[in-house]
Amino acid sequence: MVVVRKDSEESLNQLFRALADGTRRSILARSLTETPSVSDLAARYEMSFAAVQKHVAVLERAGLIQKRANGREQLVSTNHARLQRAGELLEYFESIWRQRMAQLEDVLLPKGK
Amino acid sequence: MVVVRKDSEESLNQLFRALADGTRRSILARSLTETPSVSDLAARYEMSFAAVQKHVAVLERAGLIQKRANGREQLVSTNHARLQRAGELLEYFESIWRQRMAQLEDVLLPKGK
DNA sequence: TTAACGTACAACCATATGGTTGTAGTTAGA
DNA sequence: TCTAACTACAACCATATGGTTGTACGTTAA
Repeated sequence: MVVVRKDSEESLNQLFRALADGTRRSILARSLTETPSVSDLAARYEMSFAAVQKHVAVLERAGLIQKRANGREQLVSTNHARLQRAGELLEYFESIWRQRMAQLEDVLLPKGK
Repeated sequence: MVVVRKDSEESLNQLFRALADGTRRSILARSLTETPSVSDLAARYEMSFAAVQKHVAVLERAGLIQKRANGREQLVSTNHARLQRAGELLEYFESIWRQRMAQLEDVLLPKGK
């Protein structure tokens, strides 16, 4: 049986919406292999510091990343558990799909061997 | 090696944004197990027919569902391959995460056995 | 101590999103 | 044939989103 932990609709909305932007997916990918500061990140994109800061905030609200202060810097790292949540929902959808396909086979193929 | 097929940024944006709405996730789930008409779907939600029609259009543009005409009805069914795409990207992220964890182990644990 | 750095946040703008109502075109059925 | 059902789409509205610039404040280093 597939277990899908409960999550508020709003929380799932935020999760998928956070992933629906190329800059944010890029920030997320970077924070997966490094622990950059917000200005490290900002230096990599052709937009203002404030814009990158907002993207980081969206990822943080969605629970995909955390920040931790290090002097005047804020270091960004990913929250893998949260990332898995999106994956789990999609796996759940896929399991439903497979069930349906299995049922169709029952209908379309002769019973028994 | 994890294979992530190329997809335009915009296409991925549409895919995740389409999933970032509870009504649309519900429509998608329903279309996974049935092949409802647009008005079948509309009857299930507390919003206008036009609003549901718009949600269906968003899912269709994202490639997550298709419609096929049946007389005056439009029957909605899911495109599983497209749904898998979102899952693959998340799996890719997860593989990067696992690589990083493996590298950390190399650093934190003594070499050799 | 002072200047530069890193961050936070407000105010603003253009456009996108999610909803509505209304109009019109097809198809099915009495 | 005429009417009801199903769909499409335009016009409109409020709010959210993604960007900007400007200001303020704590921290670091010279």
